[in-house]
Amino acid sequence: MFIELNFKSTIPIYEQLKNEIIIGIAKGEISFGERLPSVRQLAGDIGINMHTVNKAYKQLEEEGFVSIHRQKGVVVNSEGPPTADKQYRLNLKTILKPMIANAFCRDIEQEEFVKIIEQIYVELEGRKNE
Amino acid sequence: MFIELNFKSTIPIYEQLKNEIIIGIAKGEISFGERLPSVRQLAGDIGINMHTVNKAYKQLEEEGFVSIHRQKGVVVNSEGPPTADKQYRLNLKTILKPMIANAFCRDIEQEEFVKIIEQIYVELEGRKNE
Amino acid sequence: MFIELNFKSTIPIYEQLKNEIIIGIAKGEISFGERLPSVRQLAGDIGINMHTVNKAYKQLEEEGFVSIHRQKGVVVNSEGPPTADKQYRLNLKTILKPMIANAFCRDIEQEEFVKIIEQIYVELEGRKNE
Amino acid sequence: MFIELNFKSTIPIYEQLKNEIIIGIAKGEISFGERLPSVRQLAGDIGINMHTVNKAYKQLEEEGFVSIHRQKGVVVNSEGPPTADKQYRLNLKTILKPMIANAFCRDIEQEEFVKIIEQIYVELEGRKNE
DNA sequence: GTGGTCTAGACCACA
DNA sequence: GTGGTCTAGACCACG
Repeated sequence: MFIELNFKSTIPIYEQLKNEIIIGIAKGEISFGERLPSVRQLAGDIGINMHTVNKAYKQLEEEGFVSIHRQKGVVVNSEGPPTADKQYRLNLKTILKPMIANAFCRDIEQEEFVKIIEQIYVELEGRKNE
Repeated sequence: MFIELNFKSTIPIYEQLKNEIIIGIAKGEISFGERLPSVRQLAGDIGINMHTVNKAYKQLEEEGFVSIHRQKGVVVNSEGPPTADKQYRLNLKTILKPMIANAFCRDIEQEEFVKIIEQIYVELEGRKNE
Repeated sequence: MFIELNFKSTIPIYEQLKNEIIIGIAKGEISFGERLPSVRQLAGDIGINMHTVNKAYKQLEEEGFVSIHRQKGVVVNSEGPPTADKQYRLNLKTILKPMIANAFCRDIEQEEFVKIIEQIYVELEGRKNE
Repeated sequence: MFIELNFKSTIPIYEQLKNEIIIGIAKGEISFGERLPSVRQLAGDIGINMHTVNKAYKQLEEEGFVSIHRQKGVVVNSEGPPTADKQYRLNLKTILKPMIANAFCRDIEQEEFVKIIEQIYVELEGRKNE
């Protein structure tokens, strides 16, 4: 898995890192039960601070993606995060709404937006069967 | 147009305000050429800092949604923001990807996600004909 | 509210701090809606690092005791943390069991243990009516 | 006696092991004078590190629950650990206080808390007469 | 060797 | 002035 970070972005590094890992899990590039690199190793590899990696890992644990063992390190949960509930869907909609409103003002119609979604789903599922 | 702000949210107030206005424009609740409330008035109505409203307005201007005139005040552009270009689409995809990956891990399949998108489009377009 | 920390204890400082604040809330010494000292101020007062205070505050937020606003600071929630559910009670029992087993081996009978519990409840409620 | 360990818990394994043994002693499942399994055997049975078992045993010895003899192995003391003194009671209260404050904030009143304590005492004493 | 904790000090976004 | 983020480097508990 390649991890690309944009240090100029306003999105916090730990957030970007989280996102990359979640994408990796969704794609199946990181298998259930697999160990993620140790906090210090990953930090060294990417060239960021240990604590930044730690923050990303901790939040992934909170959201149910991984389990952190003091000795074994960080392991991808086999069950994964809890299935989406009403609250999650509502939240998702709240975040999507202004994004879509913006896109809509820029002449991106429903068909095109849906096509983008489909593309991303293909990208995620595509590599899952490798 | 109702403006609802969540002061407990981690999303900055000016960002939420921007979003609400963009949604209003997309819905057609705010017509092209229409004047938005003055910085002072809106800040007073919502009970937030003037600087915050100002920041939202300035960014809306930068993105092409409104024009700020010294005398006329803040006016919704008739042409609207520039049509989405490659860069915009790429950016959109970059933001959507981790969101979808996350949803996917929580068992939201493509069909459901698309349905949510469609719902939002309906909500935006629906009131446009009022 | 006095905050006493034991720097020699194996219990992490942020944990002790959390405990002291929770006791303060339970006693009613800290009222709902009241602001806690800023991260830096409390850190300075106690003579510990800012990040340690921050960790305590963040965990109190997660557990529903307080809300953290970027500008207003940290405020005690009026609703407080979620009412105890089955999981919480089960957990409580799991933690208490070895403690009681240990006390029992040291000849602390049920009556005495209950008396200690009652004493603590009195201490908590006592000052609430001041 | 069944020993159940939760490897995902933040509570150290040796601590959990200690707790389980103390509960066993309190229940009377492990009789005074009885030999505990050897370090090597217990470690093998549960599938944990020998050092971990060793640490648990050593601490149990320090606290007066068992005696470790080079030849006889680890034996449960007939007198048991020293009767609770003032210091022990004070310590117990210090640990219980934040737990109770927390439970109190979650609407667990004195009566219910006491009932939980009583339940645990029953569980411990119940099997003692088997 | 792993994560957990703590410190010290810096810069930034927000309002 | 508030919390948020990030860095750097230290010591410790665990197994």
